[in-house]
Amino acid sequence: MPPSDTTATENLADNGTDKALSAGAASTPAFSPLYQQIKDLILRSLQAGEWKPGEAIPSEMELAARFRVSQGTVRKAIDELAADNLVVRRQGKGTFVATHSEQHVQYRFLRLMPDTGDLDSEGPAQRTILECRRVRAPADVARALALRPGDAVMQARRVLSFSGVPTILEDLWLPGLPFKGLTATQLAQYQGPTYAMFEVDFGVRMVRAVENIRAVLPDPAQAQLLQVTPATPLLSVERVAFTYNDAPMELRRGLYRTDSHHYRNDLN
Amino acid sequence: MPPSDTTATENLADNGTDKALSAGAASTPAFSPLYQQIKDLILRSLQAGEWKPGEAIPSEMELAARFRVSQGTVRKAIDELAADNLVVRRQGKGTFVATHSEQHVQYRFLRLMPDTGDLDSEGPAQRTILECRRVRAPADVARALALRPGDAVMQARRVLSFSGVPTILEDLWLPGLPFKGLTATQLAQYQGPTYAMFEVDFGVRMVRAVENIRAVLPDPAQAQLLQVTPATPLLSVERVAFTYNDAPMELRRGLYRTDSHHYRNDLN
DNA sequence: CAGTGGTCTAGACCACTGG
DNA sequence: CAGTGGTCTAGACCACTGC
Repeated sequence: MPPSDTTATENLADNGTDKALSAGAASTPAFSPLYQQIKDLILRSLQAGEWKPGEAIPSEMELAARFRVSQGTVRKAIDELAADNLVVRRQGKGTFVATHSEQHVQYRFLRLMPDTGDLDSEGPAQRTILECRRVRAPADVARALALRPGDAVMQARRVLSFSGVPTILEDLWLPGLPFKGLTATQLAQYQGPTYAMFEVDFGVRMVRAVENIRAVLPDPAQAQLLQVTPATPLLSVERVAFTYNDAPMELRRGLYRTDSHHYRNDLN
Repeated sequence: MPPSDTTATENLADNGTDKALSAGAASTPAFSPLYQQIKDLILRSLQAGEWKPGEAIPSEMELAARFRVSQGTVRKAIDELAADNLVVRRQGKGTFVATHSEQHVQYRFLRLMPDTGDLDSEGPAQRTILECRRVRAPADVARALALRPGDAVMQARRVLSFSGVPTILEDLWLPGLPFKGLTATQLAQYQGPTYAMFEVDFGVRMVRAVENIRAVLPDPAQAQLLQVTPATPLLSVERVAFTYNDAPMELRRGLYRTDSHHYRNDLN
C-alpha cells in the first residue's frame, strides 16, 4: 500500500458511524457520495497503472477493507466502472482491468459492418502501412490532441482491406511523447486490434472516443488507394480517442467505402 | 389493480424467507434473479399503458409492497429501467415514464449537429411535408417492419431545414394499423419531436433504434429537394425504430447534407 | 472446498421536493 | 412537514470458478 493511498483515503469515513460524505476541503460545496469517492480512488489506481490491463483488481472485500467502507459501497463503485467499460466483472473469478486484447468483440470502436453476414465473418482485416513518421503537428491536429502547433506527433497512414478489397483509408495522429518510437513494422505486424498494441507497447489505454461523420468525395490520391473513382461518395470518419482523464491521445481520419459495408449505430 | 397483476405476481417470493427465484414453470431452466422478474413485470405494465408517458409510476415502497419484495430489489429493477431510458428518476418527486416530449435533449435520436455552435442554437427545424399517404408495403419495407409485403403502411416524405437551409430529406414508413389516420397536417403542425406526437396521438412510444449509414449521391429529384447538385455526397441514414418488445414501428430513410453539419457518435 | 462476484433483505439516515 | 428517491451498512445466502 503506497503512502499516496493513505493520503487519498483520509477524506473517507473511518468507521461505520460518523460519515464524512462531503469532500474534505471546505472550498468544495459539492456533495459527493462515498461510492463516488471510492470510484475515483480506484480510477486513480487504474490510471496510475497499479493493475495492468487484463489483471485482476483486488476483491470487493479487500477493497472494502482498504477503504474502510462496506462491500456494498465498493460494489456500487465497481458497478459504475464496469458500466464505463473500464473494468470487467467475472463471477467466481474476480474483477479485471478492461483491455482491447482478448475482448469478446474484436473491434470495439469500429462500427463498419459488412452488408451481409455476421460480425467478423470476413476474418481479420489486412493492414497495409503506407507511412509512419515523426512530424510537427499542424494546427488542427494540435488542437484535437491538446498540443501546441509544431509539437512532435507520430503520423501514420494505412489501408485496411476486407477479403482483399481496400475498404478503409486511415490517417493516425498520435502525440509524440507517449508514442515515441512507433514504427510501421509495429503497426503492420501486431496481431489484434491496434489499441491493444498501444496498451502493450506504450502503456496507453483508449477508454472512449468521439466520431464526427460526413459524406465526402475522395481526392485522386485517396481514390486510387481505395481503388474507386473520384466520383465515389465515401464516409469521412474523424475520431478522437481518449485515455483516462479525458485526455485526447489519438486523432484518426478515416475514409470508409460503403459499397459493401455500412456504418452501424445503435441508438438508446 | 387489475386481476392480471395478481396472476403475474404468483411466481414471486411471497415472504422474506423462502424465495422462489426460478421461474414458476419447470420448463424454464433459466435462472432469473428476482429483480429481473420485477423489472419484467414493471415493463409489462409500461407496455400495457398502466401509466402513461410523463406520469409517475408508483413509489419504490408501493411497488415493493405490491410485489412482496424489499425496496432494494425494486430499486435495482428500476435502476435498469432507468439505464434503458424507459423511465426517469427524479429525487424527491418520483419515477416517471420516459417521454419524447419535455426531454432535456429535444431530439434524442437525431445525431446531426451543426459544425459550429451548440446543440440547438439553430432553433427548431422547419418541417415541410411533401407527402403523406397510405400505400402497400414494398418487400424491403415490409421486411424491416415485420409485415407481409402488400400490407398497408403509411408513407410520408418531408424536408427538414435549419436556418432556412434544407438539410434532411426523409421518407418515413409506418405500419398501417397503429398509425391509421396519420395526416400531413399532423406531421407539420405538431410542436416538438415527431416521436412525441406518435406517443400522444397514436400511443406508440419509440424506445430504441438502429441506424445504418452510408455515403451516397442523390438522384436528380433528391438533389433538387435538398438544393444541391447531384454530385454532392450525402449521408444515407436508414433507421429502424422499435417500441417495447423490440417490435419495429418505423422505417426511416434519410439523406443528410453534411456541408455545415456532421453526424456525431460517442463510442464507449 | 474456499474465494469470488451476485442477489436479497432490513433498517438507518441523507438530500431533495412540494405543500 | 411528509413523501420521494439516494446512500450506506451488516449480514445472509446463492451461483460460479478453480483447486
